[in-house]
Amino acid sequence: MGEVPGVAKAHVGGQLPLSFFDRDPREVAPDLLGAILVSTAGGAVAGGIIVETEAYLGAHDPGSHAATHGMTPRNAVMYGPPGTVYVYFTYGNHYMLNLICGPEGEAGGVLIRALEPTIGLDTLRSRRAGRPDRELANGPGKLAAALGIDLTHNRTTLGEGDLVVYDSAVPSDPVVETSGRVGLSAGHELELRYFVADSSHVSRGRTGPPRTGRARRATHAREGAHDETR
DNA sequence: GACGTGATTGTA
DNA sequence: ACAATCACGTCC
Repeated sequence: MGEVPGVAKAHVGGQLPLSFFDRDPREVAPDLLGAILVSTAGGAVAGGIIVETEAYLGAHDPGSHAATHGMTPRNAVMYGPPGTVYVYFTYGNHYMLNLICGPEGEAGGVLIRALEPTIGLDTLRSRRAGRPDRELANGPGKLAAALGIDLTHNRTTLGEGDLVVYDSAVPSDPVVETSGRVGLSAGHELELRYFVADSSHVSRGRTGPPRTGRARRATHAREGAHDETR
């Protein structure tokens, strides 16, 4: 469905069954690396290869939205059936895409953190105008923006709405590296982040911010260009 | 390195 | 009702 002329989809295999997600998030998260996430939001096909994920568990995971306080209106979706899409809004700006894992009634999910863009590049580029290709989706907020994901996708099911995850047609056997999860005040010490070791499309390496290496050489050579106030 | 931005949540 | 928090991105 939704063929896109000119787009190489040769690497896309079959759709992952929902049973794929009926496991512990710590198993699903690394297994998703190399799979292909496709969005048809807004009527345009866009997607790429998943290169970075994080696992979130239930009540005993201090970094999870399901931690300690039980079910709330927001996190109730985390207790839903495997393959459910959980999108939430944070920092006043950003949407985060998660895929719910484990049996219904048990909270757990995987945050999709970064993508290597391969499908609908023109769409991805227009949604992330001005950024180089490696920064189209190298972070969870950027990824959601690039794929046109928002709260309308929350509580939908993979394969039934705008979002689908496909297996890779080519046997990709990426070298998986782990690290602590990013951006958490609690639970960041748990090594539940998984990423493709040699990918240049991840949000960061094992330590430290992205090695895009451009912030570093921002010498203030161009002082005179005073700008509109800010 | 510092802010914006607004929903969600626990607390008063 | 209120204030803290936040699974981030951008520009300085």
